[in-house]
Order: sequence, then C-alpha cells, then structure tokens
Amino acid sequence: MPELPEVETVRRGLLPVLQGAVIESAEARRPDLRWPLPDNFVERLAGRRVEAVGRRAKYLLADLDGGEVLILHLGMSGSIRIEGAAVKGRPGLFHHPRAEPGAHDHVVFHLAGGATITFNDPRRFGAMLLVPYDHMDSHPLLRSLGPEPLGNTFHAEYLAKALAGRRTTLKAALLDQKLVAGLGNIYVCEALHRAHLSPLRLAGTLATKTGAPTAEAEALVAAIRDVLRAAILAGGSSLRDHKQVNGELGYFQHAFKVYDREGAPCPTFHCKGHVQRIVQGGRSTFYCASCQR
DNA sequence: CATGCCCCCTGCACGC
DNA sequence: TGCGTGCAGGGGGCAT
Repeated sequence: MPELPEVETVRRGLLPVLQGAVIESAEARRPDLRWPLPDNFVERLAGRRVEAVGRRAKYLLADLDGGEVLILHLGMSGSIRIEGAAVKGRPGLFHHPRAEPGAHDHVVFHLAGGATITFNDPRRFGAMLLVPYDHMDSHPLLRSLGPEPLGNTFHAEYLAKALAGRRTTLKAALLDQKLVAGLGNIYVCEALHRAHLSPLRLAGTLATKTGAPTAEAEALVAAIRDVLRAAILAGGSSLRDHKQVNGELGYFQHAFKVYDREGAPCPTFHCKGHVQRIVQGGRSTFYCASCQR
C-alpha cells in the first residue's frame, strides 16, 4: 500500500492514540520481518513511553523515552490497526474492539489503558528497528534519503540540479529515494501525468547548463507536491485491502488519473489519447503518450 | 558514483 | 474445481 501519503495517513491516525502513551508490553509473534527483529526487541519496548510519532520518507519514527527510536517501514503490504482505544475528542466513540491476532499479525503493542496497535504484513517486506535517537540520521537506511517532497528544500532549483547529468529516465529518477524521498510507483505515475512529462524522458533533459530551473522542473515539483497533498487529504489510497489505522478506507484511488487505468481515455482536458501501460525497470508505468512529453 | 537487475514473500486474478 | 502464471504499493545487494 504505502507510499508517502499512506504512511503519513498512518502517522496521523496513530498520533492521538500513541503519542504520550506507554507501551505496557510488546508481542513479537514471529522472530523476523524483512530482517530479524532487534535483539531483545520486546524487553527494550516494555514500559517505554512514546514521546512523538514522526515520519521520514516512508519510515514511521516513534521516539521513545530512554533515547531509542522505533523505526517502522510498511514495505509493500504492511498495515497497522488500532483496537480498543477511545477516539480522541469523540466521547463514547471507540476504535474496533480488540480481536485475537490473525494471520500475518506479526507484532502487537499493548498500551497502558488497554488499546492495542497491531502490525500486519503478509509479504513481510516491512521492517522494525530500534536505534539510538542520536544516531538516527546517520543510520544506513535514513542517511542517504533525499529531501522530503513536501519540505522547503524540495524546489525546482534543487530538482533541476539533482537531475543534471542523470542518464536514466524520469520515472526511475523519481523512484530513487536519494533524489526525493517518499514517492513510489503510483505517485510517480500520477505526478508525471499532472506535469505532462513522459516517464521515458531522460532525466537530464529537465536541467539546464546554467543550473537555472526550467519550467518543466517547476511544473514537476508543483505536480509532485499537489498530488501528495491531495492524497494525504483523502486519507491515502486503498488498493486491495489496505485500510487506515481505524479500519476506514482511503479514497484517493478514485482520483487516480492514470495508475491502473490502462486503456482509459486520458483525463487531460482536450487530450484525445489513452492511458497505456509499459514496463520500466520491471514495474508498471501508466501514462498518456499523447499529452505527456 | 550511477545504473539496472534480481530477489525477498504471500495472495489474488486470470486463463485453461 | 484445480492448477499454473503473472503481477502487486518497496528497497537492499550486487554486478557492471
């Protein structure tokens, strides 16, 4: 499920329940996800208070008292659900009642007060790590990440410079988390369509010799920011069975212009083209060859 | 360093 | 119905 908007949606859903909460105990129902769980995982979490719930790229970051950060990645199929908690600001309203753990419920956090937070991940491409807060930025998984696409340092000048000299396609460049962090297959396709840029364009052609940002780089930055913001407002995208932490579906998938819409008429105003599917780097790309150049 | 390919794993949709 | 195939939101590791 999870690209930046989905991870941000999870973060926002966790915030009212998890921030300030104490993890009474943690339950590891198997020893590994993508990698083995951290040594003494359960012991290191027991009794810890969650001071803050942040996000970097597609990583969720739970700052714990005691100086460690729980880093959590949802991989391709990871999801989180909250059960047994009151909904903040809505007296009498609760998340779903607690249920017994089911298939692919790999880690369960039991919070003081009775709520549980369950990590489910059928494919187990997700991950959990515990790292000292002071070493977080230098952790191998985080240290090479590019700027946040919704942050102040991601602008046309940066993008033009970052793309300069790249000999790969725009699609591959935008999927590269070192260039900009948080985009995945869906939102790259959607952003390129909004910017009317072809996923096959050579990335370097959006840069200039002088280093001045091009109109195309401006358009691409705007498209990326717009589509991510809109998706976050919609609660992310729910493909297959993925849900928000409260069990509700996101609904941005209904706003997809090209992703998974092979054969559909291009939604661009006055465009006569159709959405086509090609394969780049082994992954599907959806675009309109007529209005994306 | 940059690039492209393989792989990890499970579930599901599809065609026969 | 059953079975084989291909595909799925990510990204580390490796060869080139």
